[in-house]
Amino acid sequence: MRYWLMKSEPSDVSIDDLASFPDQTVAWYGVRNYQARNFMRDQMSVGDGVLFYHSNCKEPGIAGIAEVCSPAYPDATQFDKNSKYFDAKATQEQPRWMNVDVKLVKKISLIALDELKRHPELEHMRTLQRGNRLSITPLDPAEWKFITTQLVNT
DNA sequence: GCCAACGTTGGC
DNA sequence: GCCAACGTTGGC
Repeated sequence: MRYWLMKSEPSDVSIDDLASFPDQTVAWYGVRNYQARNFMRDQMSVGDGVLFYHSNCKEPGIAGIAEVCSPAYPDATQFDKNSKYFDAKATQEQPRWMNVDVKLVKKISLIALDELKRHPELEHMRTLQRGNRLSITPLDPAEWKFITTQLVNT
């Protein structure tokens, strides 16, 4: 079992959007970075823990706990000419982009980026490193444990 | 809206 | 296969 931090722009899909979806589940579409794709394709398993992170917004931070609930499969938006994620180089036979489905476990009161930065236990977290832009990053089990047991207030 | 950091593209 | 130019990310 692995642990992940996954960024979503709340103007696109917020934690409340996720809560309102059927089965409180969303396809993690739109990832167009090979490293992030490879995490989903090669390393994620059903049941992995996910921190749902709000990025590029007024209050960046961890907004909820979720879990991986499907294996990776081709991202439908790469084939959709009307989508901003359309990729002309992708074919049904040879898709370029994959995604998993992610299911809400619980919404939490936001753990702000500022607060994450305050804890020495989290100083090595990938997302907090200078210049990091990856939208999906692995978490150490210790980081997951610290956040979910010490920082979460539901 | 700015801009630093980083990934991708494409000419050579 | 190098690397300059360009595009994107995401905090501020």
